[in-house]
Amino acid sequence: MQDREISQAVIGRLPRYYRYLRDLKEAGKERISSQELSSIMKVTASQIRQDFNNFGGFGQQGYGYNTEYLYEEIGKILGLDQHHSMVLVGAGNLGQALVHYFVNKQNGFDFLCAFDIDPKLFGQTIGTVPIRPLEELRTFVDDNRIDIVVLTVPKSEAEGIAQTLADSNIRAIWNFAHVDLDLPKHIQVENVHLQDSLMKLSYSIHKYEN
Amino acid sequence: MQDREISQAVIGRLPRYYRYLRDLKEAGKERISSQELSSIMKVTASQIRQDFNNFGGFGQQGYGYNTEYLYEEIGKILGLDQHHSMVLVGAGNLGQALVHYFVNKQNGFDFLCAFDIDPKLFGQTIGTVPIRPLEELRTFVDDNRIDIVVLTVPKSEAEGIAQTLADSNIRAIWNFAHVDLDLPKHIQVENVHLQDSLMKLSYSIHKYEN
DNA sequence: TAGATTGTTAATCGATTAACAATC
DNA sequence: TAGATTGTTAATCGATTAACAATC
Repeated sequence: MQDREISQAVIGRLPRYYRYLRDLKEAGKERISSQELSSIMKVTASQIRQDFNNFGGFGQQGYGYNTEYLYEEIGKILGLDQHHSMVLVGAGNLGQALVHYFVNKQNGFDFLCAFDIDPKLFGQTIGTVPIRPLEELRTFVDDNRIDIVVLTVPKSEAEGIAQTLADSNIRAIWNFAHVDLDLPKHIQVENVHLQDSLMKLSYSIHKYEN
Repeated sequence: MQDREISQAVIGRLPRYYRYLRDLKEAGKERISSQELSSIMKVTASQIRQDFNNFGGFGQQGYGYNTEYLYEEIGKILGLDQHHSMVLVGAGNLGQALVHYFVNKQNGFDFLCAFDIDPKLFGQTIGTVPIRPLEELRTFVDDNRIDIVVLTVPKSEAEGIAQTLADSNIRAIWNFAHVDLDLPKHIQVENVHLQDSLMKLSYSIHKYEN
């Protein structure tokens, strides 16, 4: 349990740090100062030091930060040293793409099964991941200690599936359906609203026209 | 050209307003107060009024906001009354899923063509959208006045394609590749970093464990 | 030791919330 | 007119940036 809640602004920047640190580490860079990272990432050195200090000191005065150590520590903060078992709900185009995207990546995120309502898909696989009837979702989730449910179903079905899972032991839903899910606080929800993203893009194109 | 820049925080909330207003409109709700919208959307009424007032007054004292009018106006702010021509670059699983997702939706976002480096895909289609060789991308973009390039290629190829397009007349890149693209200011970039999103989810699962 | 650079406090900036006068 | 609710100003809160003492 942390002393104080870390702000979403900080959390949102961690994956980007993680990505740059991996590149630097792989490029053989052993240490880096907040100043140098600042000029590479186009953020202030002050922000970098503040961000890292939310989690305790990772650096050393006069030296900077050890690239590999910092990379590993941020990975731990993000929980990337843990294994996560996932299922897909909604084996349409987007769902199948996500499974392919994360399968065989050895990153600790493993799809165990996919679920759909379409009987034509039952028994088929996405890569090596089998597709089963949606009715079996809840039993499967309970029996296999699933951590994350990836939800790629139409808007109209999303809320019902969320309710089915509301009192299960899953820990999070990665929600691609275009609705705000209402779930108990112990189930985390991370939304990926592609339509919203495209609308923001549209805004940025047209913002000087009004 | 607007008087002052609207903050990203405000822009980021517009698509969500838009979605709720559409639902309210379709449910036959003719008018709504900031107070009522506040309780539905779980944001403060004050924020709602401040947000809308960035763009001028859409409401009326003592009455509230006309649902349909407000919906239309937010749509215009987001540029959703305009037509956007798009191409896909990278016809893998994710790219194909995106085309299917937005095709036949009559929302003003139209895919005209897809491009890939894999010769096996040339001549095939995604729905009705043809796949062509990547070499033809630049010519096609110039000849067809493309607004938005949707980039679903591996990290390693993304930067090269961005450079190819840097001095073209496209207006934006919707970037699904896991890199920060470096492009001239007149080309807007909207990133969808799925890995980052999943990492944030992972953090939220584990945040009480340290 | 001297130079470099963090960790951390203080100052600034911007975004959110509260309050209320204007007005439909 | 009286009640309701916006538009807008003021107050608060939080996040970012600047500054610098601590220390490697």
